[in-house]
Amino acid sequence: MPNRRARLRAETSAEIKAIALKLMATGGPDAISLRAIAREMGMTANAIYGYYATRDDLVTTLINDVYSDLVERLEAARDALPPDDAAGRILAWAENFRTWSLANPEGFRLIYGDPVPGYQPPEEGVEAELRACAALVGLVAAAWPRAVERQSHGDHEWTDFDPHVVDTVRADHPDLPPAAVVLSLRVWGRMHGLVALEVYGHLRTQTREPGKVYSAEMADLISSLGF
Amino acid sequence: MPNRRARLRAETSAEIKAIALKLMATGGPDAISLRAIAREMGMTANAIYGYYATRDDLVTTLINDVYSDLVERLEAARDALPPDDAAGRILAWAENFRTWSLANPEGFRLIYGDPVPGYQPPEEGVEAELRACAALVGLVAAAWPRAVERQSHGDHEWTDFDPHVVDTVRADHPDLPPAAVVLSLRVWGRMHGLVALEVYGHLRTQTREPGKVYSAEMADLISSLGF
DNA sequence: ATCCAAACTATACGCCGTGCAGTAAAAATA
DNA sequence: TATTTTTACTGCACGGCGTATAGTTTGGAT
Repeated sequence: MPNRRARLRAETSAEIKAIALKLMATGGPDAISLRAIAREMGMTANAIYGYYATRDDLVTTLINDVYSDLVERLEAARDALPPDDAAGRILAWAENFRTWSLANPEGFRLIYGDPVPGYQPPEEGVEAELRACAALVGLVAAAWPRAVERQSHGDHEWTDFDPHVVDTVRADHPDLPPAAVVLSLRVWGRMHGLVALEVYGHLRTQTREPGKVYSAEMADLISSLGF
Repeated sequence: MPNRRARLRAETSAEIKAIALKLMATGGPDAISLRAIAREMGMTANAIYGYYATRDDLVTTLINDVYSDLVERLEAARDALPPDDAAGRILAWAENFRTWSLANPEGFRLIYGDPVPGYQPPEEGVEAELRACAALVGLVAAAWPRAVERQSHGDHEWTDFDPHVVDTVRADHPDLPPAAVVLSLRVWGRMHGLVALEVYGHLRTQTREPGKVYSAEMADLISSLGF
């Protein structure tokens, strides 16, 4: 009856992740140590090696979990608005991205920063990130009919992108030109920039109202898309 | 003759920094360890405590050094163009920011990321960062006559900013409205976003031409300033 | 020549990831 | 049911880390 075994295994694995996330929430990504997790579980650090081959493996799993949490929230915020409200959906995505990041700064650092000393991200990207990018392309695609007139049509080619990305995009949006994918990456970068600076405390010494700066930036983004 | 003492002291201090930077260049910010530095110098780790009270103090010094290096390069790139070429100066700043960041990814992570496990940045900002921001305000100020028409004049007040920033700005640009300072922060964020994503490898799984994406974004930035 | 302070070493404590050997219990097999 | 295999886990060890405390050497001043 391997079911019982498998169940216990899954439970232990989940407990490891849960404790790791709890440690991260209080002490930042650096607090994720196999020894601390084991201590909290009443186990030896080596026991964790039965579930994750290395600490980096555990961190990679955590990144995927946290990233998925973020993406689900953003998708929910998007879906709370009607599909034809392209501008509103982008704004909702943007504002929720910032709100989540400030509420979970440790998660942000885990996902977008150096999660843990010496951590090497996996060669293939994080799955949740691909999901987020695909969603972002969807948002831009909905706005593309208007944005197309405002954006420069530089020399962007499909060969500029990862083949996997190209397949995904063309499956969902057959008529979308490569310039739209470039635009969605730019939108991503635009949201990321100010939020990253804020999370890492670089705006703190400049402005007392980082939220107003971000809102202004996003308003400008929306208007640059033709809304 | 305390001069000799002081000279030796300064030399040792400089050697510590130099070795720390060398270690960082090869192994990333995580490789900056007192023990490794001491090993390289043929000393004990504790000897370093005579020069820097804690490891974080050393890291703070390194951040300032590296940041200054970056700012000097950016200012040089700016000054290579005539003052009336506001758009060109912003573009030069932007492109050199990306070039430097990609050439010194470890430096970028030191400045803008989590430099070292458990590092707490000093309460007062890093001096070089204030310099960079002041320079950015200067660039935006030069473009402001044109940009003013394109930018929304939201409800930005001088009280939204750190008093020190307000003083600096008003000293250099007496007639500049607060909206221009907000704009310069937004410009900073816009440059930071894509570069941070690229340095941390998040664009790698999406596009093969991150430089083209960045250039397109910067072209759009310039045009949004009215050029 | 003597004294002092600065520079440095030695030792130790508690953290970390992880490799290797051993053990107890659960499951599979006979 | 008795035996064997697999799984989960412990114990110990190694080398890494920051850093606190105490002791030692040494250059400069008196």
